[in-house]
Amino acid sequence: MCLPVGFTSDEIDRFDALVVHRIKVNKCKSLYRSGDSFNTLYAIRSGSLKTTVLTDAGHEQVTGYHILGELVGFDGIGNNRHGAGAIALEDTEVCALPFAKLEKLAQTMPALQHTMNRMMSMEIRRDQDAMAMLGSMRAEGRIAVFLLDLADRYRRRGYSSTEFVLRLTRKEIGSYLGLQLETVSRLFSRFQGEGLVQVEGRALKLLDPIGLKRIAGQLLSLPPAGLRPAT
Amino acid sequence: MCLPVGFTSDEIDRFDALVVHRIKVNKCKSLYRSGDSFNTLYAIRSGSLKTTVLTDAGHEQVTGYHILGELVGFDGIGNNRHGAGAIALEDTEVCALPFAKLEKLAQTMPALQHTMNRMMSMEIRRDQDAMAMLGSMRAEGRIAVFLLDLADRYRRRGYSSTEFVLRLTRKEIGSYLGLQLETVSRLFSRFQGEGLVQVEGRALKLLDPIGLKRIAGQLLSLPPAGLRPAT
DNA sequence: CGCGCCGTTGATATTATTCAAGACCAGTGG
DNA sequence: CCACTGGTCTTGAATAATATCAACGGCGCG
Repeated sequence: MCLPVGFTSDEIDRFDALVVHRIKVNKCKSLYRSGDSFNTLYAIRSGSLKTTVLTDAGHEQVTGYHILGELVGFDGIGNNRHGAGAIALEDTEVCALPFAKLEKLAQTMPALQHTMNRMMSMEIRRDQDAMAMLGSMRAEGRIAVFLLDLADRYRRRGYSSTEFVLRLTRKEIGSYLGLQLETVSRLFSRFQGEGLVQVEGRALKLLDPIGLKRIAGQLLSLPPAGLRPAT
Repeated sequence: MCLPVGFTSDEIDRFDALVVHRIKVNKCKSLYRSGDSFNTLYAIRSGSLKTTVLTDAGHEQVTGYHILGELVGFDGIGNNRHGAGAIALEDTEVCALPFAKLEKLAQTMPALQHTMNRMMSMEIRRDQDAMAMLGSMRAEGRIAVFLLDLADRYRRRGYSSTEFVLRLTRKEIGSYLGLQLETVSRLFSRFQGEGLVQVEGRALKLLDPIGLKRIAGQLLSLPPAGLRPAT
């Protein structure tokens, strides 16, 4: 099942009838490209995807990293054209959810409509948090946030939150975080030297999540403690 | 009217019935705060707002700048709590759109549901573009993109696209663009020196939009021309 | 007036990028 | 089997971009 809980079995049946396609996307292949006409959302059943946009200068910038259980494609609804492209980071399987049918079905299924609204809202929230992160943190903070975010997402999907394999190259991580690949590499090395993580290529162990949280909570310059709201 | 075109007059009437509140928000006052419970969206009728999130470190980061005709509050739907706060940059008037009623009304009005989906999708698109901008451009490019984006939005609302007044301070612009206020100030001065813009405090004239576009189209380092997709 | 906030500009420090070299690995073809 | 290639990753050194620190002028407002 591609949807969260809270539906009756009848509703689930009607929803399942809509999921006509299962699509396999091989590693490095595009599920869709920036500029493609939009008509379906995709739920990731296995594997992982990155989403990328083309900047004005024709440079590919990673804007998202999506794993099992997550939905991609919301950016296309606005003008029936995908703003970002989605590329498989490993052999990946997705469910295709035809959007027109989804909208129609949602009209007779308030819970589905609400779920769609919620999912888009959460995507907005995530993107805004990412913006705040890019705007306020230095390289080490960005890496720390990135690792903790991954850990949390893996945890929620039932995987280990302290030990996982990155599917992104250093270059892609850098693109995602607004850094050069060398900076990413250096910081992984430094974090390892400080005993925060253990890095072996793309295999990662978080040895000191508390320490990472401390780094993630630092800004360019810390305002006086008295002015900080108690969090 | 707070909505785009494409509705019958009957639909518009039903929609209007839902807009019970007109709210005035004085300059520097909050429309809602990060963490507030969510129940309504707001359409800006006059004035302007900034949206801000609190980072882990308790620092206020500007994530959006919204003018007349735009909607704010979508970030709250996901978990019934606002992720960002909205603060008036000048005396501002908004329509309150109770979200529960909006969702209910949308069930009998497919065009409304589609419009809501589109608006959220466009918000996602904007945020992703902003992320790409923060991740791939240097200070001068960010400023150029910021100015061109403003110009475009004012143009679409029927205002001059070459002459407008910023409602944000240098510090807020810096926060929005991931820069320090001094950097913003310096770049405004430099752009003025290069004849790109005319700056007088917050009053701006774009003298050379083409030149700004050229700057906005530059990256940290340009990839070899042969590898760039033709745009 | 005096105060706080805003904006500008200069000097300096810090950070991250850029350039460069080399190691490692997987795939490919002789 | 082995050399060759292209991609990835690491590390060092030099450089450029931006932040930080500091001083000052202007403006609005109580």
